[in-house]
Amino acid sequence: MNATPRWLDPEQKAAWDHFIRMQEKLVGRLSRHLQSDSKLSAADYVVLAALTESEGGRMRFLNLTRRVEWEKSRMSHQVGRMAKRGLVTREECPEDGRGAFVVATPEGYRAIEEAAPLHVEHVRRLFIDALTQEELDTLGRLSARVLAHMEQQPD
Amino acid sequence: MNATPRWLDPEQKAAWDHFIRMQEKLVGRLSRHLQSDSKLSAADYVVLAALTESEGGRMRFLNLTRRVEWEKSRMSHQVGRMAKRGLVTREECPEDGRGAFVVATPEGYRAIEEAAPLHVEHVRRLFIDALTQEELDTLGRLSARVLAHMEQQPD
DNA sequence: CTTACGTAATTGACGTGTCAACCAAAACGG
DNA sequence: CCGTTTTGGTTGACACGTCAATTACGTAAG
Repeated sequence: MNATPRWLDPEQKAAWDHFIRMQEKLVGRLSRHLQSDSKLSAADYVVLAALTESEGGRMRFLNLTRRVEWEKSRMSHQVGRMAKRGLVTREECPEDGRGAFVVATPEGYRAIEEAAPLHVEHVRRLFIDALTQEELDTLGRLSARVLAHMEQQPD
Repeated sequence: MNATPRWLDPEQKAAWDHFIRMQEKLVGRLSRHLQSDSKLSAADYVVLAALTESEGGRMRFLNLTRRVEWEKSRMSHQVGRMAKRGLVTREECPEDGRGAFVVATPEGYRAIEEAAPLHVEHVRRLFIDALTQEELDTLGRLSARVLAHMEQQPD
């Protein structure tokens, strides 16, 4: 039994609170904008962005999940929903009988090409424009550091 | 028709990508830890934290939603689920017939007091420990700036 | 060959979040 | 007062995410 847990000191707590609230508000607004401006959710956007940046708009299922760092069941459900709406299709993989490809359809391409400009505007308006170029770099660098730290850390 | 949208330049895009990936990975891990270490979800934790930091463990519904910056329907569903599990109760509001109070039950207190130490450890391990005190301050300051920027911004 | 084990991906159940519609009490304007 | 609008809060339908279990194929060992 840990007698007295090591609480965060006031400066740490303040930094954490600001970060968490900012992050939540930002991603919340962005995904609501996406949803109402286009017919894509944030999840749809991420998947289509990954696919369309890839050779032929196709990717192996597992590579896709790693690329966007999702769990495979999440991706499977997502791909299922997107397939139902005609944004992607599943294809079999010749060299591995268990494998699958996920492929962006022409509609998928159309959808993300339509959605991207406005989305980028919102990212710019809500996030990029809040900071100077130098501050933005700093934030990016610190984010990368936290990311690297987490990757060296168990689970 | 916008001829050529203003895309992010490479540095901006890099900063944005790092931030987004970091944030997603961090909150994902933290909420999975909460879920498996305690019997609270991240949402439960946020609500109970707000309530138990407040006089008498009770708050007006709307104040609660503003405090954690959620939409009211989200809060209503959440409170409903938590009430079903005995973590909170709803009470009527005498001075406003439409109003409601949300109150943390003893079990609610017990649950968050049990969950908090481990949760804080994870926050420390995954986030705080990744940065020096000075870097952490910087990140907090930049987050606050983005937050303030968003608050001055339409929707 | 076959048994066993690991890997690729799907499924189902359930908790969670969003949107739009709704309801009831309050506040306001005549 | 009475009708209208605003405010506080709930509801239902549906999209989304997680976990645990499952299917089906690949691979290596005896």
